[in-house]
Amino acid sequence: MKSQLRRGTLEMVLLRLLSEGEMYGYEVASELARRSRGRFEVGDGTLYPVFYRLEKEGYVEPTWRPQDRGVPRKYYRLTPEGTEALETLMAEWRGFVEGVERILTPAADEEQKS
Amino acid sequence: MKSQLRRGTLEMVLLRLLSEGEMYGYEVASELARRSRGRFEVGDGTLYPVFYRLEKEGYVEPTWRPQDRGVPRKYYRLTPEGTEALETLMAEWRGFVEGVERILTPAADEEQKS
DNA sequence: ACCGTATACCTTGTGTTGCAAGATACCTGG
DNA sequence: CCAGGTATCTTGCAACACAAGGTATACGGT
Repeated sequence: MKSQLRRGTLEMVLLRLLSEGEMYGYEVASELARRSRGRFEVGDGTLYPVFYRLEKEGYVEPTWRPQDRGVPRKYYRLTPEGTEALETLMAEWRGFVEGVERILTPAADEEQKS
Repeated sequence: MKSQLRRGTLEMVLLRLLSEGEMYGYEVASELARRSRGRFEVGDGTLYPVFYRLEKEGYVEPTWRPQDRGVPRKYYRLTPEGTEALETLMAEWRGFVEGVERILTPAADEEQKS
C-alpha cells in the first residue's frame, strides 16, 4: 500500500543521490535507507530497473570498475541531461506536495469560488 | 509521468474532502482542482473507481439523492472506519514526504554513519 | 574442504492503479 | 432539435514497485 506512494519519486531520488557523485547500486540502496531513516527502503529488484530506465533516457552513464577484491561494481554517473531532469522532477514534486497539502489543510483563506 | 506521483494519495485526498461533509463525484473533482489550484486535476474516469474501492473497504457509504431537476446524484459519506483510515493515510503521507525531503536536502547534520 | 553469509549484479512475473476513451441519460439555451 | 453542460459508469491500457529467484565472488568458522 504505502509502496504506491513511492511511484514517481524513485527516479528523482536516485538522480539526487548521483548528483553528489557516482555511486553503485547497492550503495544507493543503503544510502537511501540511511538518509531517510528507514522511511525509504528499496530492494535491489526495484532499483536496477530504475537505473536502466534512467540510462535509456540518457540521464545516467554506467562504468564498470573492477575491485581489488570482490565482484566488479557498476558505477553510475549523472549526465548534464540528468541534472536538468532532476531539477524538473524536483519542481514537479514540490508543486505536487504543495497541492496535496492545500487539500489536506482547509486553509480558510482561499475563498475564491469557481 | 507526473501522474505517477498521484498514486497512493488519491484515496487520502478523497477521504479528506469527505471528512468535511458528504459530496458527489463531480463535486469532488471540481473541488480538488479548485483547492489545489489546478495542481491536482483528476478525470471522472479516475475518480469513480476510487470511490468503489473506498466503498468496498467500508470507508465510505453512498446515497442516491434525486434532484428537483437533472440526474440523481450519488453522495458519499465518510464512515468511522474511513475517518480512521484517513488518519493512518495522512500519517503515512507526512512520514513519506519527510523521508523524501531528507534525501533531497543533504542536511549536513545527520552524520551518523551506518 | 565445506558451508553459511555478505556483497553485488540481473531477470521474470504479478498486482495495483491512474488515465484516456467511450457510453448513457437528463436538462437548458439558441 | 441539437449543441453543450451536468452527472454517472465501464473497458482496456500502460507504468512501475516489488517479491522471488538466479549468478558470481570473497571471507569466516568448523
